[in-house]
Amino acid sequence: MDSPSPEPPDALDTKDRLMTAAEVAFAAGGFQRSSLRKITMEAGANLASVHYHFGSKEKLLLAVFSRLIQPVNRERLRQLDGAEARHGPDPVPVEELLRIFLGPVVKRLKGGGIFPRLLARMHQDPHPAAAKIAGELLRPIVARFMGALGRAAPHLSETQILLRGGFLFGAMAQTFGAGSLVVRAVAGEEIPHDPDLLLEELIQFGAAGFCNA
Amino acid sequence: MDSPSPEPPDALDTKDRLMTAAEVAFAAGGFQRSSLRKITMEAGANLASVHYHFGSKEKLLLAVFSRLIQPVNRERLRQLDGAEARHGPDPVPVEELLRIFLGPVVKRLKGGGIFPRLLARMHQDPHPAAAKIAGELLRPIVARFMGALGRAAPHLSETQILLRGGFLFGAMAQTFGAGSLVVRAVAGEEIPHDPDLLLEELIQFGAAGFCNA
DNA sequence: GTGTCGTTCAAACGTTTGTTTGATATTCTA
DNA sequence: TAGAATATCAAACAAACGTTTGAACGACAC
Repeated sequence: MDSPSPEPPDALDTKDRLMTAAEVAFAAGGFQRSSLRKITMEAGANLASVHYHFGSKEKLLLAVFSRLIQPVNRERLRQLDGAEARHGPDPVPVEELLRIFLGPVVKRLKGGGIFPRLLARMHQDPHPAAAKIAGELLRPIVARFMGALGRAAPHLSETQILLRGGFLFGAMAQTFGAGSLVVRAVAGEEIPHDPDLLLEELIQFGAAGFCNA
Repeated sequence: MDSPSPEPPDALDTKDRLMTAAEVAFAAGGFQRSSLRKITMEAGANLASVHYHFGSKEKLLLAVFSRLIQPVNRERLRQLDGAEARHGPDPVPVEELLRIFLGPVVKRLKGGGIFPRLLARMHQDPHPAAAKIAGELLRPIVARFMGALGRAAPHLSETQILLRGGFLFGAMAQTFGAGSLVVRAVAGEEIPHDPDLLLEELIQFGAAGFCNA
């Protein structure tokens, strides 16, 4: 009876379908506009199943976002550790820091992945539950990168580091988010976004903006 | 005697109080999270007064945002006209374009103004009503500046212009918005933001990022 | 005074929301 | 086979929402 999974198989299935449907809904419409009725219907599950498996709508968001952001953050930390070891006492260059921070997210844009959009939504969602969850799960990694950015650009003041770091987050969130509302209003439909090109553009833009005197 | 206002004085007062209260609420919590009950209570008005004066919650948002964005856009256009006349056949430099675009907004940050925050919320609000209103009122001005940016940086492709323009909007929205959720999570409380310093930082960051090869 | 227009008001409307409840299947244990 | 644990289900819950209604109030014209 040493089953590989300690839980009944059906439970995992429903739970997993709920999380996937919730991911799609939250990424598309944010927390508040995604009703549990819509999510459970999309998942082919009963309305009450969310509370049975997760306890509340808020805990569902936590589970969904946590499942997706944690592999990304592990990847970021592993690469940052490697880069810092490689550079020894010298700071890791800004461009490399941006590539490490953004790469694991852009990678998940390929194949139509919607996690980057969910991540952007979490940054800007007006609902306090989303803000709290995003803040808690992103604080450590952001703090780590902010420190590294400060060492990479020692000519900048503490305030400048924080401001420009904020600019970077904004550019990222705008890019992964709802498709740039305003830019799309000008460009007509969607702007073309080959993930690799987008990553390079974002890195070049961010590094040039961040580093200048 | 002939009163300067053709409407009864009390009506304007209530209508105005409603718009002010709505501005505060929408800027703080977005469209959907700002209930008419909260707004009317804050304005000291009856719940039904919104529908009497505006017709619907959506039209209230339109009135509020329109009243605030239109003077900003007029100021932008006037300055852009002046700059283009001054430069003759030469393109207006990117840095100057950014100053013209951002200046009128940053100016309204002084004295605790909350319009910049409302503007940022409109950019990222997941509610389609907000997206529609923001898109319509911003499309002409954004199109005009995008064109000028393209002429100022002829070495960039059309796609690059659109992408980097999106980065700029993102950085702006993040800065004026909810106070940079993530950055604040690192920096503790609020980051210091003298409007003038903020404007200069944003211009320098944006110009350097936008122009690089 | 009479009547009209613009405004305010309390109350209710119908809908949607997250959440809770028992009853009913299903599965594994003893 | 009995029984406990797990999971799903339809149904209802209370609260909050935008919106509508119809009566009341005030001011001004005639």
